Amino acid sequence: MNDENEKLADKVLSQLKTDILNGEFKPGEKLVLGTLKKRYGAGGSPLRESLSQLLAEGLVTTENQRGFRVSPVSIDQLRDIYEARAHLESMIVGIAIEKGDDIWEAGIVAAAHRLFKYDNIRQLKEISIHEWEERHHDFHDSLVNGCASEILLGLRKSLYEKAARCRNLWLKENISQIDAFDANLSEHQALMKAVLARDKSTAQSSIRDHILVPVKIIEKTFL
Amino acid sequence: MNDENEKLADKVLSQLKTDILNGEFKPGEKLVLGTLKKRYGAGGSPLRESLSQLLAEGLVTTENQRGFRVSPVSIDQLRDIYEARAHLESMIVGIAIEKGDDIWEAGIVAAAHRLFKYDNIRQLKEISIHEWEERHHDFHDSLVNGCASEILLGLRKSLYEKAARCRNLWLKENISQIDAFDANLSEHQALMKAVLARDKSTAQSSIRDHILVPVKIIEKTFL
DNA sequence: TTCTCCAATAATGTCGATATTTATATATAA
DNA sequence: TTATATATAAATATCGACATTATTGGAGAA
Repeated sequence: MNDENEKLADKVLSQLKTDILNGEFKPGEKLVLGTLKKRYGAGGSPLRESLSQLLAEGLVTTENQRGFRVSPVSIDQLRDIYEARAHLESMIVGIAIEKGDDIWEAGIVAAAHRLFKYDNIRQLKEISIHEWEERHHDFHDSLVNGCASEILLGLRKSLYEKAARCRNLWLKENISQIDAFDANLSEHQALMKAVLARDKSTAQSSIRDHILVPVKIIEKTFL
Repeated sequence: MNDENEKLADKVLSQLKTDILNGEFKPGEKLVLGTLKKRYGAGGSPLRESLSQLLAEGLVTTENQRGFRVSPVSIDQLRDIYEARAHLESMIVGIAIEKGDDIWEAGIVAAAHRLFKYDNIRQLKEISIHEWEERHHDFHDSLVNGCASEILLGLRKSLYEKAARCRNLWLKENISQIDAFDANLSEHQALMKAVLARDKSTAQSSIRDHILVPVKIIEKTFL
């Protein structure tokens, strides 16, 4: 049917999802089927399928026969999402610290090296935010990978995505993100040290604080 | 369109879901669209929607253009699901113990009363397993409700459903469930006591053991 | 046997029919 | 006149039938 081995519905899903995650569609916005058809060049069925999946993931809502809307996010829900993420992530790191093996440790060291290298270069020249984010993301992945649970990592991912959407919505060009950067460098180093030393309680509280930074910024700015 | 104010796809979804959860469709079984059409009296579109949602929930899988199958569950995945559930649930109980208020406590006492009453009656006459399960379920709900996080409760529910499917698959008429019952009565009492006393570590290890009971039984039976 | 090709089966996607909601206009009462 | 209710029209969501495309299984040839 298709050059690449992928359903049309899958392509639509990923596009639609990134569009929602990046805030192209605002929370509460109505997703009119006709409009989406044109935008993604797809018929009703694939669209409906994609929307159903997003529905199950909690990124869109639907009522009766009134079609789909992007899930709204109140400040309370934002707090809930981030709090839940902080709890879950520190729990998973705790499990990783108990179960993690040599290979897990090696992964952390490697990811940290890539991240810190980039952090240092940053101070010299202007660099790609995108590249940094990817390395940052990989670093945090490396910490939790030791938990050896597909299920928990799946839950974590879904919360991460929800949190990312909130962050994009509230922090778009709003905050001087550089400030957050500098704090992060030392935070990340401390975090890695605690994890490798298998110091669970330090690592967990460090994770928790780290994740909740955006919430504090957002609350300071908008309340 | 419809007497009740509900989409056809929603009805199909809930039926299909309970059928999968109850093991009407075995893991790995192919879900042929034509068959499902007849079974649920629905066309392709609503079915496809329902399947997409179940896909996002992880209850079915799909490959390329080969349609849908019920997600298979290996013994390893069963262990993963139950372990994750044990971790998550005891974490949530921990949060509830920290945050829970008077109303939360009252809810626990009430649910416990309903459960224990039924447990006592059980020893006299034969009673409805279904009724007991509902009260049991409500009791555990009451414990976690104090966490005050829709997000965490949502994650918990999705894990509960997955675990329920596993239990139904492996324990169907297999084990003398009565044995499990008797142990449960004292377990539940101890659990309630610890939670109300805000004894976090006792409550958490108690929860953990309680959740992992089926895993132990299953492992003893099948390994 | 092993490979190729063809037919049967089934999944995916497009389209149009139907039903429901939302918007607009009109009428009626205060 | 203003506000509320009703009727009508437009928009749009939902669904099922059909067409298209991919996969599977098997028959026949090398």
